[in-house]
Formats: sequence, structure tokens, C-alpha cells
Amino acid sequence: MPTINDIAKQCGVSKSTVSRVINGHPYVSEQKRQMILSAIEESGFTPNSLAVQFRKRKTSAIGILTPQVDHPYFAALVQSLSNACTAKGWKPVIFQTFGDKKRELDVFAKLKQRELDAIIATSSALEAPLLARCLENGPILICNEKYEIDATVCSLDEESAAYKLTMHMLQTGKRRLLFCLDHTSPSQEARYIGFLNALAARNLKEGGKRIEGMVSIEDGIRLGTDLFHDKQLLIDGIFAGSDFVAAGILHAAKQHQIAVPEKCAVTGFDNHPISQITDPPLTTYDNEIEAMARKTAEQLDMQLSGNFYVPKLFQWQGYLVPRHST
Amino acid sequence: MPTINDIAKQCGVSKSTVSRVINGHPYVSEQKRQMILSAIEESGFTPNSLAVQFRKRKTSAIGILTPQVDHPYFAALVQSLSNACTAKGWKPVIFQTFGDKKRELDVFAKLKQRELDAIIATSSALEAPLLARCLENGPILICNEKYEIDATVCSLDEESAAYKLTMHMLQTGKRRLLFCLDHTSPSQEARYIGFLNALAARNLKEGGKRIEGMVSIEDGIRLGTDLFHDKQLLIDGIFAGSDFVAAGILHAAKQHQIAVPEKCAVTGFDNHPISQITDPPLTTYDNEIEAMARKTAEQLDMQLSGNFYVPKLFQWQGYLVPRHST
DNA sequence: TGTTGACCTGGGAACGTTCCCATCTCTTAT
DNA sequence: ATAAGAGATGGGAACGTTCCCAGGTCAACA
Repeated sequence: MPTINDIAKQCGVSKSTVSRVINGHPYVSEQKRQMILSAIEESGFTPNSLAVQFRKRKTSAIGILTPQVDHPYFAALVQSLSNACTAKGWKPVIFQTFGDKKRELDVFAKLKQRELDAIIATSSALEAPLLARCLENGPILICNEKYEIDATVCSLDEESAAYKLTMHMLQTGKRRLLFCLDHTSPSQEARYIGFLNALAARNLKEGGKRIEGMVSIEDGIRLGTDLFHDKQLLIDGIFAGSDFVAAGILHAAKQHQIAVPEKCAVTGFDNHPISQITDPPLTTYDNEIEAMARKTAEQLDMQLSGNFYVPKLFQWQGYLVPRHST
Repeated sequence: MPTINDIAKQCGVSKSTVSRVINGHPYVSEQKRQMILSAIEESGFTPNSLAVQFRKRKTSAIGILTPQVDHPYFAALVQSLSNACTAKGWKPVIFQTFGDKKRELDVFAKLKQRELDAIIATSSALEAPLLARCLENGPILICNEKYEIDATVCSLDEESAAYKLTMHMLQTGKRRLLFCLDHTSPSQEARYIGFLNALAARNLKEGGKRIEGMVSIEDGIRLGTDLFHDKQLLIDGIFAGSDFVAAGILHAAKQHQIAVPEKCAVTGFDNHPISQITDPPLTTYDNEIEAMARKTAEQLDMQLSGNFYVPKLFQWQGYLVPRHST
């Protein structure tokens, strides 16, 4: 693999001149520019970007941190973020953490080690103080979660979203609700608070059961099978926390001939296409991923362009998508 | 940010000694080792990995190239590959190409530019000769597609898979089949050949309609709506090419009160969890992603460990998962 | 009394760029 | 005629590491 020096020798010029041509700097005679350009072309020379990044102290790479890509919500979010970054001229690179602190810290370390210019985290397994320490490594933006730290945060107002969804179920006369969450995190807890607030607003002290670790279709099926096994239902509404989990629950309901929403209502979350084709179609909540992703990229751009910049919290309201499962 | 030199000065030793400590080389007195270690700890020093990679000419990073992450099949594949690489001690990094040649070439260029030690491509938008040229950049393995190039290729025997699925439909008496494919690619074409072979084996010259660009649930819904609009069905079986497309089709069928499989059979592909909860449950094909991913990582490891290595083709058979949509 | 070799240490080149600075040659304005 | 400044070019330090080489000490062995 030839280097800039080889090109320089071949053309009988200094490496400075070659560098100027590569980087489009002025003050190179047209004749030499052409000669160098064709030498580059012919030899198939590509600058060693490790050397360039090392010397310039800049990579143009943005790390997108996500628990896992094989999760429809995060997949969609990562995709949107990825597109938004590309649109701004940054190079998105995706890292999966699987909720593992060590892997997450490894990625944050890349910031300190200058391998990434910035990181967009869609979630974090770290405690707030630890996360705050990571901020010292370099620019970190949060998209989708809400942490109380000194960073730009774009998130859904989960509390209000959950409040609206829950209230929607309560208004149809449901009283004994089950709340499912993924793995515990600030946003999931905010959801739970919204859920409880809605119950409280209706003076329902009881009826707020909660179950964790619900992620996939299979989880939904398992939960549904457990619940619907006994015809004497203990609950009459389920806040599923994700469309996939809800789809699994609906499937189990049908298997056990439980009428939805008559005997038990179900709500999803995310407004994923799957929510249109369940039976019955799923009431869900749209969280405006696209808008969040665009705003994140915009803020990222501002932050990295070096102008004066203050971290800020952006919140979206999203909206309820009522269908026939409630 | 302190450098190795700062640590050296602070401890009154040479940077060589510090480097030896960092890299765990022998021949450093225990006393100095401790002193250096605590100086590193205290100052929060981290080696600049750009400098390390540049100097060592090695990054330990493996690029995983995928059209898009927001696609259940690729998401699952990327996840498996990612895990398999981590298990072997490599650092997986995911890049999305969106089927765009330019973006794909950009990623392949990273190999030449030494930003990646190797690339695993799950698909490619490039023509074979161009792809073959990219092989000169460095180690590239293919997982999931089948290209006629001098590289390690792990793939499903798509032709035989499609043959089996199609034959399965034909055996239930279906005669007028529609074949859906994603975007055209070698593996999709191999599928189509398997499909045609099955028809030919039954002496069905006709009945091999084909439609492209079917990817998502929505695509399936649209197609199904078109097809089932007219009660006088022109076809009696659909080879959907993916479980998500099939799920959309099944939804449309229900909307139009088309009995599945009686009036029209439907088969999916990939054995994604969604195939269990459609109504009726979907006949599909399991393509053994895990096994493919593991083998790819194993071969990658062999290739990069520098031992004698010959590119090879590995093919999986996968297996039919019969359910009630056929 | 050497000789050998393990252990320890520092110096400095090298990796491939970028970019500052010095130098030189022309125009052009004064 | 002289000064000023734009255009063109090369030299070389610097970025932060790794790693080879040389050289030193010290114990063991012939």
C-alpha cells in the first residue's frame, strides 16, 4: 500500500504538496495538481485514515449506543438516528451493549481515546453518577431516555404518555390493570408513575400490579398464557409496554378464548406496524421517533461545530393511537 | 489528557518502561511497575487508541455490513454475528448501507484505510466484479448471501429451501403460485430458481408469477389488499419471502374474508417469532442464523490469526416449519 | 577469573499524516 | 527602483504510541 511519500517521490515533489492536493488546499500549480492526481489514481493510493485521524484528532464518527438491534423499537430508533447523522455529514457507527455495563463503558471510553467524536446513547445501564463521569470523556447526547445529567436529552414525556394510555383504559370501565415494563430504567419508571397517577386520579388505590422483563413476542405469549389459563381473570386491562409484547398477549388471549377488549383490554407502545395487524388491532402510542432523532442530530451538530452551546432537555408528547384492543 | 510521556516524566522513567507496563511485558521491576500503575490510575490516563492502532496497524474492529438494521431478519443476523465476534475477542461495529453502493464502498474503503481489520457483509449491492475488487482491500467474509468470489461464504441453500417450501404448497394441491422477493440479489434469485424447479417438477409451466420489492408488513398488506380485492382469485398460493410480508398478507386475507389456507396458502421465511402468532400460524423456513453466524466468526478468526487459510463455501440446509397457513 | 545469560532500563526510529514556517519567484503598486 | 504581497514549494516538527537495539547490573557457572 503506497503512502503519501511514495506519491511525492514518484512525482518529484514534496509530501506537503501532495497533502495540499489531497486536502484541496490552494497554492498548488495546476500542472502539479494534475500530475499528482493521476499518480494517486493510478497507484490506487488511499490516505491511511488512522494516521489522518490521529494527526487531526478528529474522526467524524458518531457512536450510536443501543442495548440491542434485534428489538423493533431500538432498531427503528437507531435507523432514524443513523439517517439523521448521515444527513448532517457525520459517520454513524452502531454499538450494541446488551445492557451490559462493561460493554457500555468500553464504548464511552472510545470517546476519551478519541476513536469517536461523540456518542448518542439510546439507553444506559449505568447509574446516573457514573454516567455523569462519562460526560467528561466528551460529547454525549441522550435520545430516548431521560437522565438528570448535564447533557442534551431528547425524550418522550413518558409519564404523560402512560397517563393518557392508562386513562384511556380506565375510561372504558377497566379497573384492575397490569403494568408491564421492559427492564427498569428512568423512562420505564416515569411510565409507571404516569400509570399510577392515572389510577390515583380515579381513586383506585389498588389495581396497580407490575411485572418486569417483558420484551419480546414470546414474553407476551408466556405472560398471556399464565394470565388467561384461569378463566376467572384477576385483571381486566394490560399496559403492555411494547407492541410486540402486546401482540404476544393478544395471541395468547385468542388461544384461551378471552375476548379483547371485552374481558381484558390491551395497550401497546411504539406504534410499530405490527400493531395494525394484530387481532384486534392494537391501541398504542406513537412516540415520534423521527422527530426525536432529527433534533438529536441537530443538537449534536451544534455541539460539535464548536459554537457556544448549552445542553438542554427536549421532550415530545407523542400521541395516542386508539384502535380496537381497548 | 495526559500521555504516556507525562506518566513517564512523573515517575522518572522512560516511556518505554511505561509502555511495557501498559502492555504487560516482562522485565520491569515490581517497584516501578507499582509506581507507574498508580500514576496511571491517579491521572486517569488512557492510551490514545488511535495512536496505538496507527502504530500497531491493527484495530481489532470487525465491520458488520448490513442493508438496514430495522429489518427483523437482518437485525437478528447482525445480532448473532455481533455476539459471535465478541465471543472470539473481536470488536463488532455495525454499518448500514441501505442498499446504497456508495455507502457500501465507503465501508469497504475502511479496510484499505486500516480502520477495520475485517468485514462481514450480510449482503451487497455491488456487482460481482466490483465486489471481487474490494477483496483486495482486506479480509471480507460473506454471511447470508452467496457470491461467486474468492472469499469465505456462509449461506443458506436458498434454492433447495425454496424448492421444499414450494413443493410443500404444491403437495396440498395449489397450482397458481405467486413468488415475492425482497430486492433482487443472488440469494433471492437462487430462491426463485428453486421455486421454478419445484413447479417444473410438477409440470407446471405456468403459475410462476413473481413480484419484487416486498419487505415489510405494510408491503404485505398492500399486496394482499390488491390480490384479495377481487373475490375471483387469480392465485391460490403465495411464497412471501419473509415472515413479516406474510403476516401482512394474512392480515389482508382476513380483512377480505379469504380463507387461509383453503382459498389461498401462504408461506413465510426466516422463522421469526411473529410467525407463531399470525392467524393462522405461518408455515415458514428456519435458516439457522445462529449456526451461520458462529461459523462465520470461526472462519474470520482463522483468517486473521494468520495461519494458512483457504476461502471456502459453507452451505446450510435449514428446515421447513409447517404450520397452518398451508 | 572470565564468560554467559537473565533481568532491567533508556534512547530513538518509525508509523503516515498535517501544518507551520521559511524560502523563492513573480506581479503590482508606489 | 523598491517594497509589498500573492503564489508556489519544500523542510521538518509534531501527533502518541510501539518496539528494536544497545548497554548496564548481577548471579551462576566453568
